[in-house]
Amino acid sequence: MSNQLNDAPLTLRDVAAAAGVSLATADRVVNGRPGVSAKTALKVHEAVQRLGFRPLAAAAELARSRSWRFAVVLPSGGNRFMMDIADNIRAQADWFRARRIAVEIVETDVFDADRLAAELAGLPGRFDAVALVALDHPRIRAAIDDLVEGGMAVVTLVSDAPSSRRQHYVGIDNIAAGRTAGSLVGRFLGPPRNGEAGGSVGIVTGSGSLRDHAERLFGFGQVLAEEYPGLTRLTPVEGRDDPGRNRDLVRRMLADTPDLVAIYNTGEGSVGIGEALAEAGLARKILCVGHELTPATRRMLLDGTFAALVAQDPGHEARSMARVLHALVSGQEIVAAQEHIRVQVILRDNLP
Amino acid sequence: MSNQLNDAPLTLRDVAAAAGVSLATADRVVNGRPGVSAKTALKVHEAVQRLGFRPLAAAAELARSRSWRFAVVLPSGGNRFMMDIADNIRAQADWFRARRIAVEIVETDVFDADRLAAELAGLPGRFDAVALVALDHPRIRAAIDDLVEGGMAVVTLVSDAPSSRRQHYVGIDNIAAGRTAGSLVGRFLGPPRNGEAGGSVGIVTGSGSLRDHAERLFGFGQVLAEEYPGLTRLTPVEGRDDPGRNRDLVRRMLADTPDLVAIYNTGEGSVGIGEALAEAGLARKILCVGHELTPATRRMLLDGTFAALVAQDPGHEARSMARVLHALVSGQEIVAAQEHIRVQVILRDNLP
DNA sequence: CTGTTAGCGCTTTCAC
DNA sequence: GTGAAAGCGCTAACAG
Repeated sequence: MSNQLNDAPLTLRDVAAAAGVSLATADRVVNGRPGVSAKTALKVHEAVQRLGFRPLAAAAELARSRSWRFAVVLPSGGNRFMMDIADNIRAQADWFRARRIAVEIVETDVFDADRLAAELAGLPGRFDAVALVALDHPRIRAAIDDLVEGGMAVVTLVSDAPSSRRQHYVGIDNIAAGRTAGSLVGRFLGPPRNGEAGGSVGIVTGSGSLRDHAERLFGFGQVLAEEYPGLTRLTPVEGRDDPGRNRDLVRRMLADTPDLVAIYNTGEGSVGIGEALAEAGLARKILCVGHELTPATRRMLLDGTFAALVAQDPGHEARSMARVLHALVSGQEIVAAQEHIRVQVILRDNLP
Repeated sequence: MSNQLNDAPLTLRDVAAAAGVSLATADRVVNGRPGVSAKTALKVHEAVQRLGFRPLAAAAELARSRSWRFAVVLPSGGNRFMMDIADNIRAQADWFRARRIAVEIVETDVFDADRLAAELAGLPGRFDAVALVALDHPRIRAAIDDLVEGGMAVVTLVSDAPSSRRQHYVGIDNIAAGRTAGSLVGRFLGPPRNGEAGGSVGIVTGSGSLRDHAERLFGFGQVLAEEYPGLTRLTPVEGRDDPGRNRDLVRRMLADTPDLVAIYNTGEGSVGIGEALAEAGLARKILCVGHELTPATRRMLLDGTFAALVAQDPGHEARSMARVLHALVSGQEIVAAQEHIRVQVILRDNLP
């Protein structure tokens, strides 16, 4: 393969000339528009191949002076992570503007399937594409399918609805995220090869009905069951991502579980866990692993209350969502590698 | 802050009209070009503010039909990671073409300061910008400064030369990477709170003269010395990133060190370490942490030979390099958050 | 089915 | 110092 990229600045006009056709015909072939005979299409394709032509995106963008309206549906009263997503979307105002994309962030109670479904039903006509934090619920699945049916581009964000017809999911593999948390807890407590680690592991989760939390729980349980049989998983307690509720739940957990060695939080509100531990004088004595980097979790990582965080990058997700929706509406290809959202492990030492 | 982004599709023409000046004058002000009186400049700035104007990137790109030549200087006979970088750069051919950027990948012996310096000296005139894997050496620093002096945009890639005048560094914080590796080794061997972990830790490194390796070593040593005093660090052995040499070095290390509990490789060629361990029947008995995700390290992560990898994303680095150089030559702003290259921790469970 | 032509929004001469 | 006008490469009417 050559190390020399993009030598000659070819234009569609050059291709048209080489193929012996007009600019318009060359354009039709290159963009797969109808109304060209198979024979001439072949000539153009050959010329494109031979010359190595690639259209100049900026020119196409400019000429195709069409504009788009995107809706982004986020949970109302959102937690810190969702606020980060929203901020990162706003930070892209210039990027959107440069592509004639008008974006509206819509806040809804995504936990209420009826309200979310109603919100989605009101989108067609007003928007060309939508990104939403999905609830994996039959009613939502149907609402998503209706949008796609109606010709809208739909991507799920952070929490997926895989059985729907959404074109893309922008977020992490939450089973992998849960497994990663499980491995961190297991290994940090002591590697299996030196005799089994023992004790109880508490689990705090947001809500059983959010697919991402449920998947994390599943992945976490998988690893602990398979590889750390000496560890006992307590029944998950639901704090709805609320620090206050989490604090109360962990207080009780500490009181009820003398052999508690670790706590895993599948969702937000980790700060409540830190508070309960601090009260009991158990911070850094009990191994904690949680999700997402926020000012609160950053602090607790630095002071040792949390040993590790499993995280996803809200900036990457916001940018990926924008690129994917834009590619979908304008018929461009999406670069899979670039859009893959990684499950990150954050320790005190590699804090960004 | 509003949730409504980019409502009206404003053009420079609108701004010019609102300010009561011509299109050309508005353009001069918006782009900070000279030849405008302070008074009219103010009028234009006000109009821009009031209307909330942002230029359409595609149009600017098209009109400014200027082209660029970028050089990317990579180590010759590169290892797998460098090949990944090169592949990712090639994968961006369309992106470059869309911006009229011709890219040439230049291979040199970056370990030889004289040759690298000579290569760099030959760049001005032929290129507008350069990205290079730097050797932190006085001669290279001077060569970089000469390029910058000559008006070229220069960024370092993967390995930095911070005392030079390069405009940007595309790569990870290698001290943080080393610290992360240190924490993983320390914690995986057994948390300090349950009595100190003990034993010797072997260290394999590529070359003492590459800044990235030296920094990783430093960060690793820092954490082990401060937090895991029970662990004895062996003197680092240099295998020049070569699997064969690494295998021999580790064979000897195993023979000489009865209490060896872990091995850290700051560079490439981890597969040699795996081979030596397998021969001795010690795979998975000795904790291994290395760098970079390659087919070989992926395999060893999956089979348990390596417990974790500290990695950087070559795709992200290739794209970041491209964006940063383009921003530098075309006078655009660079989005710091997007260009920050993260120190990634990869376990078997969060393999991408 | 194919070709001609008028822009898209911005940059850049070249006059005034 | 300021303005008029000719493109940049591609798309989309509109003719033929």
